[in-house]
Amino acid sequence: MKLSVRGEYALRALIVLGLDYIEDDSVVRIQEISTRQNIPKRFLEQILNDLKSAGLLESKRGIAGGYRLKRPPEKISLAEVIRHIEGPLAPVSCVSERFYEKCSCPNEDKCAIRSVMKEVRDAIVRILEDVTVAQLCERVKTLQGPQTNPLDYII
Amino acid sequence: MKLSVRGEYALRALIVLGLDYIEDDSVVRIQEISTRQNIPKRFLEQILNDLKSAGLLESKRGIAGGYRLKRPPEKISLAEVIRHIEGPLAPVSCVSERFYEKCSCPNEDKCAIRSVMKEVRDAIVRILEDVTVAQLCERVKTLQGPQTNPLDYII
DNA sequence: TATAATCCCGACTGAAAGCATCAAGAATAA
DNA sequence: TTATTCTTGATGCTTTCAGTCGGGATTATA
Repeated sequence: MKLSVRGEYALRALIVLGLDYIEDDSVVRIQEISTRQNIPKRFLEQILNDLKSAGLLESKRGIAGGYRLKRPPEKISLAEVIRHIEGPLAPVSCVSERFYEKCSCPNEDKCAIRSVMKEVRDAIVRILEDVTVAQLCERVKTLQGPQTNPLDYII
Repeated sequence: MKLSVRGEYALRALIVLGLDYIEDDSVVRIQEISTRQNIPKRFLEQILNDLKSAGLLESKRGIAGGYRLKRPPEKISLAEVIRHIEGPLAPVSCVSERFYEKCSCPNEDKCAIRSVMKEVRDAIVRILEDVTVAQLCERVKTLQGPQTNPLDYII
């Protein structure tokens, strides 16, 4: 598993939306996420749309528009996010559960490399399946302390 | 961490050389590894050369030439191999120990994403640092049973 | 010493992925 | 009606990946 810039941006955006998540229908504008997290706006558009079609976000158009989480942040695991943005978590797709692809070795069940990679996959999944967006937001708060706006991107 | 075809080939080649490893100076030709593992010969050349300059292999030129492990297979971890072929094991290089690169976030120590990725990195490294080429060869033997030539590539 | 087999080295290529940017359209609050 | 926002699809640039190629250096053997 390798996290691309795209995936990192997705997580950063979800942190903003997670911290902002309230039970009513408040939304956050792309523009705001973009400036707060220093993400190219046009690129972020793509990514948020992607997360939306993955069922993670919902949006509202027009002048009071923006994005919000479709589910509470405790119900979104990093595994789910990354799978949608990056594809398989496994180091090789012949050990991936949902992105399985046959590899070139003659007998997968007897492939030694595969057996090691399966262990690696399981270790990765165990962590990412466990950590939710809500927990990620918690980490942000404890790590960054009680600042005015813990998210502001500072260069 | 994502294992490319190149990395997979490297491991497969090392399995051949590991199984073949004897204390005298017997060597295995590229050609043989290529046909036994069904790896494009010209491509394999590159890879073996790469492993050589990484200090993992040594070679002999000329008509009785070939490659062999420079160290006993128990002393070569998969982590070392993959790091040389693929680069960082970590999912993002700002949590990599030997391929560290600063990322774009303002304060790395307080980055929540980073803290999760560090856990992922540690889990990956823990496994790959532990498994050696010798153990990989063992797995081949136990998985594939006592065949005449457990390595032959069969389509 | 000639030769054939082997490793050695760097350049090259075509396809795909990654990181965006852009233009124009659709919805909506004020 | 208008300004602001999301929506969609196309496009462009750069880097990586997988693999090929030509020609050179080395060496066992006859």
